Amino acid sequence: MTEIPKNYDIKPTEEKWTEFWEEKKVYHANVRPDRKKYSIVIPPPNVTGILHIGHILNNTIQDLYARWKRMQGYEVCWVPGMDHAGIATQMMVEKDLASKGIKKEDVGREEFIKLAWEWKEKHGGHILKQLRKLGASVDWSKERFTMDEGLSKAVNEVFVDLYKKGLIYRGERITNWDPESMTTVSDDETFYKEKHDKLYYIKYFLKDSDEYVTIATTRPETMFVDVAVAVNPHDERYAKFVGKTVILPLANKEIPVIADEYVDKEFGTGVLKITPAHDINDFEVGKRHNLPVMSVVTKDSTLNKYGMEFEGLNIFKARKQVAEKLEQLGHIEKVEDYAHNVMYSEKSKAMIEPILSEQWFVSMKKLAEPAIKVVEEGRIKFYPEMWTKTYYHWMRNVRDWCISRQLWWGHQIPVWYHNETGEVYCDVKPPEDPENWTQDSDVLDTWFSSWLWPFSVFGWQNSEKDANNKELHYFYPTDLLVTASDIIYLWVARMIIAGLEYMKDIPFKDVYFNSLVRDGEGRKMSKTLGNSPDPLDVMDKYGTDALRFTLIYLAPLGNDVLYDEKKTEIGRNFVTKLWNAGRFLMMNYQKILGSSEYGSEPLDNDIVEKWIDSRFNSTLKDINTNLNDYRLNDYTKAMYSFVWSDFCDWYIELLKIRLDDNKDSAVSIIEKAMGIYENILKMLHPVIPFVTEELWHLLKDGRENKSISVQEFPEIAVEKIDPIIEDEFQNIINIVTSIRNLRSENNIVFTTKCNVIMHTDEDKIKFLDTYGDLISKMCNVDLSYSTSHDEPGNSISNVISGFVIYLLLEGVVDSEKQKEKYVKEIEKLESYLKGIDSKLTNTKFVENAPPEIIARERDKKKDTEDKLEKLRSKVT
RNA sequence: GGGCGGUUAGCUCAGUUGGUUAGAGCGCUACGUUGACAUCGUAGAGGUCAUUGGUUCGACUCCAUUACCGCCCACCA
Repeated sequence: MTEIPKNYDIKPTEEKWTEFWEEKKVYHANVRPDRKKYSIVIPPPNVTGILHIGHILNNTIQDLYARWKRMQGYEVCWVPGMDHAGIATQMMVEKDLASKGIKKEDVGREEFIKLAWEWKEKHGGHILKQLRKLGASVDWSKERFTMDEGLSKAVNEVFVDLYKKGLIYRGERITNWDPESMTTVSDDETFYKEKHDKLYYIKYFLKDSDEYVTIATTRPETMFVDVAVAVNPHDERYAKFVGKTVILPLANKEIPVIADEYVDKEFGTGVLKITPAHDINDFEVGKRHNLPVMSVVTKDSTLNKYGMEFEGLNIFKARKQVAEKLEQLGHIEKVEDYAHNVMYSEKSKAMIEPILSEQWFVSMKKLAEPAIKVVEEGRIKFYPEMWTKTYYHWMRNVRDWCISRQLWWGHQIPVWYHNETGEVYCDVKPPEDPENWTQDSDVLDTWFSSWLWPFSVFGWQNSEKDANNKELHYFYPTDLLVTASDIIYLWVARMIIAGLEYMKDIPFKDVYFNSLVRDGEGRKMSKTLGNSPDPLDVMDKYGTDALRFTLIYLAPLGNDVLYDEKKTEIGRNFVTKLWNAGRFLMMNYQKILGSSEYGSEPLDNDIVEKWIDSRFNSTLKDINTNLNDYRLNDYTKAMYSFVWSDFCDWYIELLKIRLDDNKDSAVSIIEKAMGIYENILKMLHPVIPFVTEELWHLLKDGRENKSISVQEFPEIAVEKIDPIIEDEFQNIINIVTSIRNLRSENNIVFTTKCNVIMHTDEDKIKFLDTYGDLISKMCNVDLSYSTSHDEPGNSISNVISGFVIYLLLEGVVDSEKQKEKYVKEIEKLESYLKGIDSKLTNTKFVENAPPEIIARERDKKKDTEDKLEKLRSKVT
């Protein structure tokens, strides 16, 4: 039989099992109609991504459930994969090219996409290799990529279908134009920074009148294409002007005065110029009032012909000159310094110019309705539940989704325009005479492929073939989605919509929003801050299990996790403890089997075994509840405290004594212990797979080709949960602790044997008859007891419920110090008793409180009075 | 500005339908290598549960208020 080595050699062990699991295809999932399935799709990480602590937490949670369910006999399918990450990938390739002094336009679109694929093959997907190291029990044969042929087909099918249903349309929209790199950029590629500008107060005169309104603007150069002046409908100052017309200075154009809620009465003058082409909010206002849209700023940030004499000028020059001209004409009321937030491009650091462009949109309102309903009805559950509020808030105010991106890397929009007629053609198949058509140059938002992920990964095709797709129908809908709450809009909501629209069923049953991992100071982990420890380093240093355990232990449902590397010690120490407990059991097991002095007589009616059975089963009950409720940290905490406190501190410590005292039953005792230990390994396997697999193999010969991950999860024996036994055992614990406390207070080391006398009542004598021996061995004392109340001389004592414990001392006892201790204790108990009495004498309490609460108070009162009486006798 | 959370021991956090002498880990103090574990053991110190009010026989727990902190969304002419 193998021995358990002194130290757990982490790295080679983890590598060994990673390889074993893959080689033996332990985690391959098949369609097995005879079994219940459990499926999870991974939130596809960016192909450009590298593993950070957040991923570790996210994937550990998924793995935990995959392993737990697998051990419960489910056919578990966990699908891995990656996202093509349009912007991020394109930027990587552009960067590569830039380092050689090449622009993407130089190589052309087709070649660029080829380079992107090459980049993906060469550098992409590190993150999945890293997930292997984490022990993620995914089915690698099912790995998917959002730009795979099948998934791309799904994207096209959905686009065309929505287009034909009229749910995809083309429209104008303000986009962020980066005049430096001459592209539009998404909101995520921008940042806001404070900029100091001038705020110009400009008079707009009413038509045929000396009356005027003053508008405040930072951008007078755009005023040529103002289409209205707006005031708040509740603003009495301007009510009389609404519906009238003002003359736009310089352009000399008539524009209406309109009323719109958007206008803030308090800001500036309370009058706003509406320039739909150059401001997103103005655009919305313009749409509400059916106002025309005209642009004056071009893509290279100069004014066009609407700028009249200022045509061709850069916006900053134009701003200055327009202001001067207005001043000359007497239109400027005043100019103020003004600091405001301005949007910049992450990429080029240039100021963003909002410009109008043609984009593709998904009309969301109608699609959102059923998606709201499935959450309202509880068919999809969110954990923690509070995120439903965020979900409803967004879904009930859902805006149309702009899905076109001005990029090359991604799914190119399946729309072609006729070169002569401009006719629009949209289909999954390109037009038959391609030379006459030009395909839309935009690609789709990356999320347009991700929202199909829960069914596209199983080969969904939007065709009759789906009816025969057994895998799709077996594994869909999935059971659990684990993701971060910040993509509840971007991803979760949209998957629900797509699932309902295309599978006619929800995409997942439970959604778990994992905690955000922050650093020790509560800051978000980020590359730029450099505060994110590399998980691979941590895994090397402490072990993968240690990191997994620690993160789950620290991550309560719904709160952020403050993590720093040092905290990984929690997990590492726990793994070490588990290892050593196993080692101790094995050493004894081998000793017992190898010697004839031990027998295998069954041991019956043993309180220690009854107690550990009770604790074991109640722990098992708790962790099942915790896991069902997604209270993962409670699961690890329950295991931690059971293993460390109950199993190691008490059960194993007692085992040492019991094996000596019951040599005839030693085999039965040690086998019982090993059985519980083996169950502990199974219960911990979902969170710490490597060390439990290793120990499980070391525990018994003949397991070479098996894995603990497909063993049965322990079943609860509820009838073994016994509160009376636990109470009785607690008495032993209390007595032992109290004796240790007396030793400790008087600096008597454990190796010094001493004498203890206990006094108790008639009814507790039997208890001491039974356990006195055990207690004395645990405390290294000679124990005697009686029902006497005479205080032995030269002793110190503790009073606990039902017992007075005297520790006899050799030398002189410091009676003053003793008294002090008792007086303090008496004071504490008296105030406690006062609290109880005030309740019990309160007639309202006695009338209203439930009887069991009153009974409990009376018990506490009696117990406290009893203790007090004994203590008082010592100080008088 | 809108929405959603949080505030419990020096630190990080539990405390699940209101009834415990409010718990854990780390840190701290004292002692200790007794047959697995110093990545350990034993014992101990440490909290008016952010504020103010309310509901209740009873509030860390429910309601309201204030203060501070955080997240998401929108970004103001």
